[in-house]
Amino acid sequence: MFRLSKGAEYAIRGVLHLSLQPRGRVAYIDEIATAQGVPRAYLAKIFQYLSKKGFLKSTRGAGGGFVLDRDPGEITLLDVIEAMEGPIHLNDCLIHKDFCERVDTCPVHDVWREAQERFLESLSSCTFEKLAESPKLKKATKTKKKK
Amino acid sequence: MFRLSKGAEYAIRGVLHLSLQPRGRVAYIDEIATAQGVPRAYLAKIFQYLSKKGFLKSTRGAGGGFVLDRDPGEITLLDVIEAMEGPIHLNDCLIHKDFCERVDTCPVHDVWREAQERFLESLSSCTFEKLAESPKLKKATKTKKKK
DNA sequence: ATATTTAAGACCTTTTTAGTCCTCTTTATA
DNA sequence: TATAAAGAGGACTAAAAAGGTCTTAAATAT
Repeated sequence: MFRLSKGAEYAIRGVLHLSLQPRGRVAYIDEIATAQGVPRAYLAKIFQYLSKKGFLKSTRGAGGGFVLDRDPGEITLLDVIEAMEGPIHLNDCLIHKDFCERVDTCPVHDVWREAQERFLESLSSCTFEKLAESPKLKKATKTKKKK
Repeated sequence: MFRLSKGAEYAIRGVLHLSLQPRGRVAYIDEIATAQGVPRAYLAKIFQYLSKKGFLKSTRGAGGGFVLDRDPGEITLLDVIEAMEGPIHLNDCLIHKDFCERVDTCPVHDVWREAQERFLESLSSCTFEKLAESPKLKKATKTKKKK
């Protein structure tokens, strides 16, 4: 199955939300979960995990919450996805060099290798800085203001 | 998780095996399973399924087995994968147009759409005719003959 | 007849996904 | 210093998907 897990999807939404905050502003789970349409408890667990991985910094207690611990320009979609799901291997035979005993005789191997390269490129060339600058987000804000 | 299922992997090996047979030669499960390193009973189920889907034609009884029911040049990797796993959607939000209520405000959506296009292109541009012509396979045959 | 082959479907185990829930700790502030 | 507001940590669960096996039946060549 080639599908992004919910966990990674939610992680992306969360990191994007933080990328959109004014520099230094602390956001807390409840706010983010509501804004991004993510189950609160699940997001809490995800953020806890992303903190350990060095994407976020948390502060406990009243007024606490999360901030990005890296520049949004230095975080790619691929980073967040692989943090949540582990390294991407489109086919088991791409896990290790020499893992697949068929590598020398299997013509499909090369197709996978190239497909994977292209796929990773798609995801790694997209930073959260870039995402945060999307005109779509500005449009959304405008719409809200009109209301 | 972005990973090819075993079922699809085995299906690919099976179809490739059939693509390599002399035109009209019937191959049977036991032979293919052994040659391709696939659990026999599982491959039987997979082939049964691929027959229903119109990729293979089966004949029962002694001397029976499977042949391709399409030209290898007309079957792509994507065809076989989607037959086994269903249509590929890298993200749930790509399932239907207008499925994702965030489509107008979510900047990630477009990244997924493009990544998916490129990915499908990688898989659909590879036919079994092309795979069967790979020099790798000829090398493998040579090696065997030497033995 | 019998041996060989697929067809069909019931059944099973393990892994992954997608969460929830409860208790504990930290911290600002009234 | 009591209290409310936050995250930390871990146990737990339900549902779905993955990856099979097994048994019985039907077809067919010899």
